[in-house]
Amino acid sequence: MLKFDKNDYRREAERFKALGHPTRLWIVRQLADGQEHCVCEFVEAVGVKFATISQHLAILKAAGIIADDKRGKQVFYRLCCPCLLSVLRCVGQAQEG
Amino acid sequence: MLKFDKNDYRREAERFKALGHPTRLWIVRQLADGQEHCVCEFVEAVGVKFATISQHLAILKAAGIIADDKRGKQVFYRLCCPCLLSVLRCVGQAQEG
DNA sequence: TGTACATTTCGTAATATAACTAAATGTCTA
DNA sequence: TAGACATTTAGTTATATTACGAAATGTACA
Repeated sequence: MLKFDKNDYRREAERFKALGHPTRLWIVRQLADGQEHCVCEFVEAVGVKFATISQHLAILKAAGIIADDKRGKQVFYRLCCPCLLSVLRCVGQAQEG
Repeated sequence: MLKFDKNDYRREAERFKALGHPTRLWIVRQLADGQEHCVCEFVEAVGVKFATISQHLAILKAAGIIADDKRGKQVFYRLCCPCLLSVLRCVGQAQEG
């Protein structure tokens, strides 16, 4: 077994960590319809403060999972990695071990 | 857009969170060869204390990602969800957005 | 039975995360 | 240009995570 080098796994672990929060996972699933969605939609559906949603979106963006597009006063987010859909399906179905 | 209900996403988010640590992600990748591996192998390769590895393994097990099998004095772990392999591949390849 | 070994559990201290309020930024429109 | 609006950033506090050493558990074998 090869030696573990933390740096080789940091970035990838960051992606999983970003998905490892109920609110963020829900956001990603909402975006999985392929459409763009506005920050305000998330705020309303989740029921937390604007700042909190904004912070979650920033984490997903930093992880390279979503991308944003400013149009007028609003900001729209979309999924950037299409293969994430099958990931969500798999992890969602995983059985107890 | 439907209202968010945290409970619907808790369990699944827990799985992602379990993968969201460099050491745990590395462990899962080691198990991705389909073989069982002993706790002591991980301890040696990662270079942290036994208690720390044991804790990481417990988190992965609680998330339903790995399962264990005690044989004699040793404990062996294996992956329990084969579809995880494609998940790892996808998230590993995800591009910056 | 006693001791060594592999692993887990417990208690603790340092660090990271989550959600909030308040303040800052950027964009449209009067 | 001033004000309203959508969002982000900063600062703060409570809670969670991480890694550790020490103690506990369970198994094998002398």
